[in-house]
Amino acid sequence: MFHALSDTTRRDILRRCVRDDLSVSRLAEAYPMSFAAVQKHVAVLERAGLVVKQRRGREQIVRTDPDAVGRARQALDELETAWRGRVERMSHLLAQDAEPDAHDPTEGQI
Amino acid sequence: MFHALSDTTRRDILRRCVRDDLSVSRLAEAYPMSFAAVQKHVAVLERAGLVVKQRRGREQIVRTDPDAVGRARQALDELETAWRGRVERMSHLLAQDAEPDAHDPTEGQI
DNA sequence: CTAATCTACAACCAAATGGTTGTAGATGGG
DNA sequence: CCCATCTACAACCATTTGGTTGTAGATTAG
Repeated sequence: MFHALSDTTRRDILRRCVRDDLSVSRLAEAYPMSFAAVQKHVAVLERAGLVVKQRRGREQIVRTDPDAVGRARQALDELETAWRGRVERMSHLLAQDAEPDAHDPTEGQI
Repeated sequence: MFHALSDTTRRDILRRCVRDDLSVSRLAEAYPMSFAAVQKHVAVLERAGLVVKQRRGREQIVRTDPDAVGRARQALDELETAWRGRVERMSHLLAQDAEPDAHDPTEGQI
């Protein structure tokens, strides 16, 4: 999934499809590359579950899956939270070390 | 930056460094690949600003940058929010269409 | 000082990636 | 029915990527 997000064109496709539902050929018009290339990008996004294709006549409409984007976001959210939590714990430990009744043998070490 | 996150090993390195500050060689012990390979992964994370290296004696300590992770998270957060907002607007439009005094010529179309 | 450790970086290689063109299968319009 | 449009997919190519080994520079331990 992060792999799918790692390409500029694919992130842009995602952004466009958030605004409007677009067919693959409509999307392809927006980029300086072949239709087949855009189609491959959409396929990558689809395999990652970030996007869903839905037939409408002879067109294939591309829609972003908000839940999938949400899951990716949440993964990073947890990373960030874990880090903040760690800083919190470290501050706590430092506070403990500073307690007046501490009889830590390493106390004298600057 | 998403590119840096697109590799499993790099995401794992990030997770490990969130828990502890680790030297490059310590990190390398954890993976079935050469030291140089891990070093390259760290370099990629560093170029993406996700991680910072800090000299300690002859070791190089790797620390995650929580702000960078936060920025990536926020980018996805905005994507998700944009999508939810769009659904909101669509619901609103549908509600307007359903208003009793509507004199829409397409009203009779099933 | 010498040896051991940790790091940096270059050169190289196989595989994946992003792009191309070409061909063929559905679908709708006239 | 026939044609134009939209899509899918295969084959191919250049570049990037993730990995290797080897060499060399710092820094600490003895």
